[in-house]
Amino acid sequence: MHASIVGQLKVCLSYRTIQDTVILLFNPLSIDLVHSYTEENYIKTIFKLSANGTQEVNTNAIAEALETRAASVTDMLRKLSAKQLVNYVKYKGVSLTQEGEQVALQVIRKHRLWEVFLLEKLKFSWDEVHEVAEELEHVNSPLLIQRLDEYLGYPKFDPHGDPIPSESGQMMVKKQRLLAELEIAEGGVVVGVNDSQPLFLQYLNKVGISLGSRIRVVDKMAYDHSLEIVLEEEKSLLLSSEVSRNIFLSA
Amino acid sequence: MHASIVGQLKVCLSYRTIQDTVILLFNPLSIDLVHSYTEENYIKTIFKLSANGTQEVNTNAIAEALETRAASVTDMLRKLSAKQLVNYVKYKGVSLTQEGEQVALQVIRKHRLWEVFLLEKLKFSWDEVHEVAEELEHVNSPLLIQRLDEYLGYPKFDPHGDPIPSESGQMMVKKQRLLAELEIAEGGVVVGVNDSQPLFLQYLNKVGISLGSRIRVVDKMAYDHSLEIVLEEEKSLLLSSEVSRNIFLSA
DNA sequence: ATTTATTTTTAGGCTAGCCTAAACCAGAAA
DNA sequence: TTTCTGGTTTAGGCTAGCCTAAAAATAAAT
Ligand SMILES: [Mn+2]
Ligand SMILES: [Mn+2]
Ligand SMILES: [Mn+2]
Ligand SMILES: [Mn+2]
Repeated sequence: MHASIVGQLKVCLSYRTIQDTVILLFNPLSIDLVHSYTEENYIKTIFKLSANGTQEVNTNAIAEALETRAASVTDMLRKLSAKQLVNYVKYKGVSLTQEGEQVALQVIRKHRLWEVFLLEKLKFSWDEVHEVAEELEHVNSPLLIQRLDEYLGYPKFDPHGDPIPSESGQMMVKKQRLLAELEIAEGGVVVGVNDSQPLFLQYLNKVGISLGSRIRVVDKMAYDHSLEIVLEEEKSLLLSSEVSRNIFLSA
Repeated sequence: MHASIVGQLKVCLSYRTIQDTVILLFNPLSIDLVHSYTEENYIKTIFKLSANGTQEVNTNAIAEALETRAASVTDMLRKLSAKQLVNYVKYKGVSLTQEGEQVALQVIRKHRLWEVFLLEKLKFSWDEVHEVAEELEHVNSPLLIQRLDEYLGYPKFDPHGDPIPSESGQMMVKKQRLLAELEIAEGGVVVGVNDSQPLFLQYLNKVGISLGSRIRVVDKMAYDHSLEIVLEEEKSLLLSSEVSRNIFLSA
């Protein structure tokens, strides 16, 4: 009952009542007001895997990212395709439509604003925020997000240095370089991480690296691609290749 | 896969590893760590319909409250019964078990804390908070709720005057009287509402009644049970029976 | 004590989202 | 070109949560 009404409203942006006549105003780029928790997670994953919407994404990659099976992904891709949220050609991979991209950006916006809230207001640490934000990002209330943004002072970045998309779905592109790709004697300030998993962030906590840390490359080990660095011009550290491929420095 | 593991862990409160042996510690009053969105809504509804857990609840009452069908309720009651969350005897009604009551109190705690947050921090009005809290209440993170409680300064009441259960599941019982049951010349301070729906709260906004308002009964109309009252000893109002049955005054 | 009305349960069926196993396709290798 | 192989889709089936319609149990009225 409710579901069918929502279904009908999907393509209806607004309506006016003039005397007895209800006039529905449609938009060619129809905007689904609400998507399921699951749909949102698929769309967000496709967005991230396609390097912010530019590349085609494989079924298996989505399955791995969402810890599900390829067959389940195929099911969902057909559903999202029917809803015009993705461009999907069998066997050829998938990409987001304009509309799908906007949905992704809104979910990411919510996720990152909640992360800021958890860190700034509730004193979570940067390795604790992601898991909870993963749930909060699906709460659907435009007013809530608008007020949250205001309350937080319109932050531009989340606790991991990732840019927060605007209400209209614009996201800043950060100029940054992977630590792993610097040459000896080069350096910079840590402006982001490529992995928000607790274990990685806890590792950074342990060795004393956080957003804003100054890092300079002292040596590169040809054997295992590990890096010798100096942190804040005082502490010398040896970072594995794994680690240096997940730290972004200012360009 | 995941589901079955969660299923097994349900009755497991904690575990210890001693050398190669994993010892599981069980509790007779097994505590389900997590329940579905739907299960939580059923349990909360049963709690409220049973006047805080004391009375038996009918299938049809639950169906009406959740805007679903009696057959669906029966399905869920069998499921909740199997999980030991309710005492259910076919055709005889249902009540919460100790465990079910604790689940209800935790959901209500989350709901009301979020309502305080929305009002106090995000400047929502008291008629806007309920709908959003209805979603937020299902986000599952004990740390989140504990920190939120702390951040809000351990509030005791929500924006509608309802008591907030403690972390351990204790809820204050408020001494209060229905405005509809006062006699002429009696009065008191508004300490709660019996209905949190936007339309009712917006009505109260309009006539100027809020928590803390002083009300004195001037006359009672035998015809339709409407009440003539004086608000703050200055403004005279006529309230319908419907309205006076949804306002609580200090006892 | 019967009959009637109401409430509740059962029977059967639907969709969303997931799974495994088998079939299929496309690009690489022979 | 044909064969192999890894990635993808289809086939068929599962559970949660919902539905309608029919049957059964209880409560109310005669
Ligand atoms: Mn998510
Ligand atoms: Mn983040
Ligand atoms: Mn709810
Ligand atoms: Mn409330």
